[in-house]
Amino acid sequence: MATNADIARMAGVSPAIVSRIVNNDQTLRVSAETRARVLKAIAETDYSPNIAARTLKAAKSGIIALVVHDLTSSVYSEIISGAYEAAHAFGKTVLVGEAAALARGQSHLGAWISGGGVDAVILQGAGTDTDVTLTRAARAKVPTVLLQTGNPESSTVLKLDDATAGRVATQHLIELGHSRVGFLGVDDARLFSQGRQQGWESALLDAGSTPAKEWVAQGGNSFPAGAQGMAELAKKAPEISGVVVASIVAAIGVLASLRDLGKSVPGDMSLFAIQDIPLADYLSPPLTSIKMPLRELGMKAVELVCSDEQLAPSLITLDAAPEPQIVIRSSTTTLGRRERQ
Amino acid sequence: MATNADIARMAGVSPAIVSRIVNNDQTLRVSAETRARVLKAIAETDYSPNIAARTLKAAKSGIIALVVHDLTSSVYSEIISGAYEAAHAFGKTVLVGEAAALARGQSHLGAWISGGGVDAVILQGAGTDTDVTLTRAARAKVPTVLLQTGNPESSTVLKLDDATAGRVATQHLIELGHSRVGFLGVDDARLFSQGRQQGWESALLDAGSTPAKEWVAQGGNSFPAGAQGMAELAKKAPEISGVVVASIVAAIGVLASLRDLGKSVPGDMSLFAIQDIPLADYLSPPLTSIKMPLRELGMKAVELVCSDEQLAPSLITLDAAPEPQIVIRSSTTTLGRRERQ
DNA sequence: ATGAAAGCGCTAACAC
DNA sequence: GTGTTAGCGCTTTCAT
Repeated sequence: MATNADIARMAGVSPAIVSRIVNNDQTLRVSAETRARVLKAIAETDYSPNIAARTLKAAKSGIIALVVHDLTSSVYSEIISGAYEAAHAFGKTVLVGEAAALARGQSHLGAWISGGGVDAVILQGAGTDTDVTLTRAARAKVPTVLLQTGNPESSTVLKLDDATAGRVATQHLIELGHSRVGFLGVDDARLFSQGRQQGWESALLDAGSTPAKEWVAQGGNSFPAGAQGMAELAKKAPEISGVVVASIVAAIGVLASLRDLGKSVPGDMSLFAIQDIPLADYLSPPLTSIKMPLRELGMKAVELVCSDEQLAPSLITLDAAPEPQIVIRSSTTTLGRRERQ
Repeated sequence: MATNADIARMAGVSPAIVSRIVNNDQTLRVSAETRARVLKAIAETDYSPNIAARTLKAAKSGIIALVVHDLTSSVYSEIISGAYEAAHAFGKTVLVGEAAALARGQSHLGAWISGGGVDAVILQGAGTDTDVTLTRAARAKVPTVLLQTGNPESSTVLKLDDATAGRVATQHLIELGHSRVGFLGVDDARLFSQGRQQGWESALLDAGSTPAKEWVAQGGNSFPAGAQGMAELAKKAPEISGVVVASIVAAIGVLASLRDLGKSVPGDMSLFAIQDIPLADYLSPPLTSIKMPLRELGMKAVELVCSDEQLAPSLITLDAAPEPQIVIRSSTTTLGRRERQ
């Protein structure tokens, strides 16, 4: 690999000139020929500056680590895509790493974070101990933001307006005539699920309905967990005619579960999923859902870690702009007169 | 951030000692007290070596870039997971980057690759021009492997045993009594789809059936593309009673398409998807599919780029071990007597 | 058993 | 217009 010094030698100039040409230094005054000679040498050798040397010198790598638990979920891809876009505007790059690898102490990624190899860390929270470990490690070194779930006492946590989403979803079912609406959450440790549950609760209260304790069950963030949660809910709350599911991944399991129980959707049960993904359109039936501003979440996270302000432990809720948007498909319907009374 | 020199000063030793202790240099002979003093200073300051300096010195970063086009697809997560595992064994870390960002020339990720910031590149091919650009750029600098699709004349391409998968899938349908089996591919540029199509063809020929040209359509690697491809296929080949779909993502679109056409699966059409993902179990009906060794693909790719041997342009097919494994769910069934003649 | 010194490749401040 | 120099933090060879 050619180095700066190589180019300098080839072009018969000093390394400083090369560096300043490569970096487009506007204050540099060189003769056109000199510049041409340097450019020619660069082209000939396919030179590009050594990034490690640059990082060492600048004490900045230009890398933002986005650490996720589960690359599988299509939910994250939107967050990631938003993060990419914002990072590009800041002249930085997002690299995605796996939480499990990081948590294993020996991981190289960990060394990268603590060794100044990344300028910031965005961590997709999962409500596990791993989060805590990672956050503690990362926070000490670089600006760190947790997404959607985490402890705002100790970290900067960025979340969506989950309460609004839960409320809007529930209201939609209420407007369709459902007064007994269940809620299937993700897990007590998940901040976002709690917010959505609060929204569900307030919507029911506002409508004059009393949310019963039995109308709530906690699943997980996976297909089987959703299926199991729904089975539980159907058993302990047979009276509900609609359900708001806090995770679209779980909702797919719910669909299968209801099919197994011999209940038709939306005939016997209206199903409303929070988060919208392209797949929702292709399920049977296609799922009514609410579109959350995930891209914006990813963008905002990058903006936060790139801002010069100190990141204090806090809970930041993303403005609901664009407003959470309901996508009505076929998994929700009006409650027939027969059942209404 | 504490540096090596800081620790040395604190412990009253030279930087060399610190370095050798940090790196567990077995040949180092120091008194127990000295070592203890150093360790204490390290603990107190939470010191960890600057990764950029280390990379600069060693001319190795320990990073393998895995560049994907579409993080959404659950297919890749298995590949990624396999890559992580293998990388760990080599003492390296995998970081996932987005192809689009790389292709934009200005991308920082590109600078990282050309600037020696990554030791190797694994690129998930998509059969697009972007592949070519990226491969050309990366190949010149670091060991590079393309996954599943690419030009073996110019790159090292690693693929699955697609022909076997296509054959086995088709044979399964044939054994169920289907003699007229269609094939829905991804796209002519995709190597893996071609392989699967060859397998389909050979299975039909072996069974004494003649694969008609009309039995083949090309969709894409997305839900809508799969739906459209199926619609096309149903129109031009109404006689087929089963179809092998080269992409499970497309197969989800196929399911929706058949529903729209009023055809029941598997009653009117048996559907076999290549690639198995957890979601397949939760679709309606659950999809019969074939499990490909994706983890192994990711692992093998890492092994290739980490091996010292020069990577020559070539096409490497992953041994079908573990054998592609059929997962029979509900989207395939025997061809009823009525239709059989 | 420990230290001194050089150099990885780059850039910024200052000199000519 | 262009060159010199120093130093980012680390490792490694050679001295002592």
